Amino acid sequence: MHPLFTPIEAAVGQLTFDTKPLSKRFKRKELQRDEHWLRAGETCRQLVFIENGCLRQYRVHGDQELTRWAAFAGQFTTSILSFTQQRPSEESIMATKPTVVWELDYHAWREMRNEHPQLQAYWVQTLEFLLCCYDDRVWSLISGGAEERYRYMIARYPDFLLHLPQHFVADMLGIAPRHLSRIRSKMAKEG
Amino acid sequence: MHPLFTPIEAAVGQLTFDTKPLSKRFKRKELQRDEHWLRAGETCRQLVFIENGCLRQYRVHGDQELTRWAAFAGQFTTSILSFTQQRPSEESIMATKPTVVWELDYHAWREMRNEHPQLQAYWVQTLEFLLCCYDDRVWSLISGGAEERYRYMIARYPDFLLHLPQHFVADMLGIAPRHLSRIRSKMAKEG
DNA sequence: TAGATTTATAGACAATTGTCCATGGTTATC
DNA sequence: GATAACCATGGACAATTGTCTATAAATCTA
Repeated sequence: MHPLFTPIEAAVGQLTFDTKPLSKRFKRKELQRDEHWLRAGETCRQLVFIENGCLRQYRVHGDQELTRWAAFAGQFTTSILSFTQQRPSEESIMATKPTVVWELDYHAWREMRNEHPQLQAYWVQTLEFLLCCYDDRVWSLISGGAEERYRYMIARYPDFLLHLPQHFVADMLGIAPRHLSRIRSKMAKEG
Repeated sequence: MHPLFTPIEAAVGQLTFDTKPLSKRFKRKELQRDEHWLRAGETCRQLVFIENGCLRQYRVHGDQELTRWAAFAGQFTTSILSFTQQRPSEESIMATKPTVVWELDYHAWREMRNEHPQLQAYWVQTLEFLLCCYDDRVWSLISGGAEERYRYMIARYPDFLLHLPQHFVADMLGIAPRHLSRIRSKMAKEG
């Protein structure tokens, strides 16, 4: 559901101006499994819509990788800081499997929004929605123990557990893979 | 710094239309110590600018209160979900000391943004900035141990430690007050 | 200023979570 | 289909963190 945007198609359906110029701005790109879409240090120039596959966002922390989020088919994603501020990214984004994406350039997006208040309003709506998602995630992270956070994630983002290796999910919960395994087996025993 | 918005004055300075109509929409309100500005269950109808004092945001979790954030003089704040979606709030907002605020109504704010693209652009900029702050906080919460998170908070949000009781800070870090005390004394010994 | 309330610290112990490692199963690659 | 790489589980033990409790300091209220 969340990461990062609900499909723009939903909004495009409501737009009353000609949306073809917008559609034309998207450029198709194919990524192989484990291929980077963005590397830490680069500035993220595009917003990206995932037609197919999965993009995973991670940072290097100490001597290991830490996955923070993943986006699936039908969703938009980007490096939010790097894209919105046009500054070098601290995180990398990589395909977890063969993936097809459509890229929308930062400046094109800005221009389109300036020309069409409806698009700008859509962007506001999207950003507000995203803020709510983040807010919720912060509450979840500070309020309960690991098992509670895991139950929350199952309920809210079932895709993660269906489509990603568990150690990525453990990262997103802020726990070690060993511990997620422990929680799962405990929950399995309890029914 | 963050919560929730950088002062609108910075933006107002850049606006080329007459800003008096905007200023007039703000309504002054005084709050006593421990007085609620918003109660869980109510829908948050306003954005609020803090002239003086401090507003603290908390939720009831199980049998106890959990503080998630606080905003100080010179900052805007609101219940982000309740305000942007105009739905009942799950959190409460309370003054930690005598506080003076200026309220801006949801509908007035919407109208003003529709009339003035500059204001809408400012709102986009603010929302994007907030997203970056949240993003950063999520990284911090999932990546390190409690001591690392505490060091991060000292560096990034020193106001919290200067102006709030420590058990509120412990909540924001997702740890028990006992543990924050432990971390502090360890750091004091190490210099 | 005195008394009451809130807050920070700390000891003792329990619960949670991390690290290291071995095992067996699964998946990718040729 | 064989081999290698990756992945999930779980035991053993250590480190971190939570709970309970007491005490003293700080702050509020009258």
